[in-house]
Amino acid sequence: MEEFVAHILKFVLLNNEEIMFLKDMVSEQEFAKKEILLAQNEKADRIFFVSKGCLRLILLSEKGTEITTQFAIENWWLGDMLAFYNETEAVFSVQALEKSKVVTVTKKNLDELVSKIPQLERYFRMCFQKTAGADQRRIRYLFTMSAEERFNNMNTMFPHFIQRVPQYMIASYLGLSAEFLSKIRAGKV
Amino acid sequence: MEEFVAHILKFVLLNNEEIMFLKDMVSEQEFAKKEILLAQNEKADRIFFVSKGCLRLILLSEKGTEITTQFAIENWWLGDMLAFYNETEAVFSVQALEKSKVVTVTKKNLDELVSKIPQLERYFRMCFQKTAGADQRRIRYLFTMSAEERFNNMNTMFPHFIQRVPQYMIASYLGLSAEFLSKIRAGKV
DNA sequence: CAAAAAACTTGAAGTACTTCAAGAAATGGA
DNA sequence: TCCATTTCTTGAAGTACTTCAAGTTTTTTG
Repeated sequence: MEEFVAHILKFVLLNNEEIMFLKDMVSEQEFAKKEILLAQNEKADRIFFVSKGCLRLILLSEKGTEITTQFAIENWWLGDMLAFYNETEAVFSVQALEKSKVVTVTKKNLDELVSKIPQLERYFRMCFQKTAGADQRRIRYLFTMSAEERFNNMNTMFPHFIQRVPQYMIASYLGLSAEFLSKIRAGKV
Repeated sequence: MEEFVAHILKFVLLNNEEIMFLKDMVSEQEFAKKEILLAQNEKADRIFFVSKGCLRLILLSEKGTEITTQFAIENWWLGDMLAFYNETEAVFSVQALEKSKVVTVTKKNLDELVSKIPQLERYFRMCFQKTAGADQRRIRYLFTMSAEERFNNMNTMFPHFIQRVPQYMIASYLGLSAEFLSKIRAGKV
């Protein structure tokens, strides 16, 4: 829980009472590698903050193959954000890629937190604003770069991360097949 | 300006004094069709709310072709959100597709608004949270649907909108060439 | 430590798209 | 209302990828 609070305090100031209340409104758990934190079709009533470890957002295509659409490592939030906002069923699943320490907050508790602590409203406003910006850049990469350029770009932007998760998940995150990424890396393209 | 205020009031309550202050901190202008509201490489110190009309976000590819990555019609915000957040240079341009009435808010004034009026912090938190959710769905469509499915999906979700903007812009928004979309519509694929 | 499972590689064949070029149709401005 | 501009269409040729299938390497687990 300390990582979580420390992260929040990097963005907004909270007094002790507020910190206590914040801790009361969230829960922290360990999840094993491969464990599903939220399953597709389940009500997406919560989102996740990674204190330690790594999560991914999974989409099941019609053919039954899994597509990784997002990753989250330390200090990132992850969830099916639209389903969470609307309190509807998730179309994405959330899975742990490593043994992970995760802070979970429910919709109900998040609403209460932001109502009672204006600095948290501010924190989440900034958080989602940055996300919206990052998403625009991602579309930009997808629309203007070739598969090879996208991989090289990711390699320079997140060199350590690439070592941390299986290559076929990186491939689907970049919008290409595992086989093609393998060929790119081997210089066979 | 009345459309703008009415829109905000659909989400949060403001008293007269707050409404006055809000109006003071933004500006409303008309833009002609094709007019550029924010140019690539310009400091992205402002974002735009569409009171009437239609805007688009443009990316210039290396080949010099324009790619439309987002549209905004009445009651939507548009801008280079990451550059706005970081007060850096825009990598996208913003252009009016029709004669449009647009509310502009600068970074400085937005910061002041959300600090002084907590309900606006809340409004923008919800706004960006929905955007983050919508962006996840967009990636989902791009990664799981064929070009034809993406077009049909857009056609059922925004039937009126498709009539409103040139087809080649819809094509680039969907991540495909204008020629291919033309063939899809003609059933020649 | 061995066996099983997961992840990666390779080549061959296929395909969903792009690019180019040119003409036709629609729209907009004086 | 007419001319210029913008937008849309069409076909032919090309390509950046995908899919499949099989083998190899690496990692995980009892």
